[in-house]
Amino acid sequence: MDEQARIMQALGGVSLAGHSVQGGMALPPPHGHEGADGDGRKQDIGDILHQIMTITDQSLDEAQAKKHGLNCHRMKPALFSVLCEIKEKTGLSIRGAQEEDPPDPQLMRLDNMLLAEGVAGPEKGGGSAAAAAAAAASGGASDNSIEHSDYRAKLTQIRQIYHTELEKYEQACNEFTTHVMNLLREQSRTRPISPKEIERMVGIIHRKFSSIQMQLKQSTCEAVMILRSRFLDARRKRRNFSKQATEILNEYFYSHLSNPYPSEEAKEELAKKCSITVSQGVGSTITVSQVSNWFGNKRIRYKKNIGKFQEEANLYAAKTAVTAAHAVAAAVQNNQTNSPTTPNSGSSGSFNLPNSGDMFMSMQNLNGDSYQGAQVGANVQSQVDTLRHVISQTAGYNDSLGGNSLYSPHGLNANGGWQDAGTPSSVISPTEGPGSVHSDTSN
DNA sequence: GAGGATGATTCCTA
DNA sequence: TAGGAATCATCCTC
Repeated sequence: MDEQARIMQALGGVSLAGHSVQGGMALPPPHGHEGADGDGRKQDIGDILHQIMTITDQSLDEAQAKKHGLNCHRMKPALFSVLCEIKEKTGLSIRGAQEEDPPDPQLMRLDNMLLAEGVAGPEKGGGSAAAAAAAAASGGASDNSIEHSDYRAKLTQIRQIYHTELEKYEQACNEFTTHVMNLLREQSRTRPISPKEIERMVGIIHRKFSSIQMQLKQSTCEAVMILRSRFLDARRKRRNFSKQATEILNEYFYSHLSNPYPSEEAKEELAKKCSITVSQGVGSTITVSQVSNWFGNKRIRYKKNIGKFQEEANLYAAKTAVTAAHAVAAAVQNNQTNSPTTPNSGSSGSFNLPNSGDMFMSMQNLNGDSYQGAQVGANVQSQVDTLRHVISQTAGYNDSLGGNSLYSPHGLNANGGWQDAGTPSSVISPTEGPGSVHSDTSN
């Protein structure tokens, strides 16, 4: 029940005839005397009460006029002093409610979390720190710039919404507080309202608004948590590499079977090469750590089940040999049409011969400058011979799939480890040539 | 839906 | 710290 209702109830207990009040409160004797004009005064008070009760049903102008009338009413001072007295008595019962509430632990938790996530507090670093933490939690923080920036962008969006809403709430709170304070000041002309009471009312309003703010903070926290879990899920989610990327990695692997440990540079090159070839959708470039993972998995799985991979190895050997054959044939043709001693070193003739190192990588011209034209010119005959040998081997493999395979696990030693790079396997581990992606220095 | 393939993660070791 | 090994989780094919 509000103040006004209480007061009205209290006034309702006034014994108009005897000026006594229920509950021991006494109405000060009004002007005039008891007796003959008692009915008149009764009528007066009845009028006043009626006007007060119906004032809210009237239009603003009418209410203003009526309020003015009441303020100027001859009974007003008496009524006001009664109200003061009632106030005095009832004030005791509400004093206990004025105690300051201790800070809400839930609110503190939310505030702390928003601060930690970089939503609340200073913008600088917060969000990216959280993103970095999320990235670090799932490993390979440096390779995830796309997801990272995506996360930050989303977090910034949440932050903006949060601050806009917070501002709106604060503005609404201030406006409402001002409005209520004005209203109370206005009302204090007709009923006693102490500054403390206004203060208390302001406190109530602020508490109400802070509970709304808490809901906003809670929603924001939930949004951040969802964003974070999605971010981590997306990073954890496995996606198969494209066929081209797998081919590139496989070709490198089988052409370095004796020592399938690509150096950091080689991994970078492979990652770059795979990412260029790959089209797995937005943000699905292949990273260096993914290349490392791939080689790690491949080595183990190859070692565990060489038989199963034999066919794949042969396939890549044949493929590489055919590519080499085409390249050499083109070079030979080129050599014949141009000067035999000064071959054309145009970019289209980029290749290495089968026994000139990282065959595949050179063929693919990873570095863009692996043309071996001069060597072709000088050694063209011997290379053609070698190639003939390779091609004949390939044909032999095709003719007899079961027994005569190009690839054998020469790279693996008796202990199940990979042989030294110094002992290359027959076809697939030649010495490297310029322009190829360099594998480990031990190779 | 089962089962194999495969990318990622974790733990351990040299 | 890189790599091996085991394992997990998801994708893909049948």
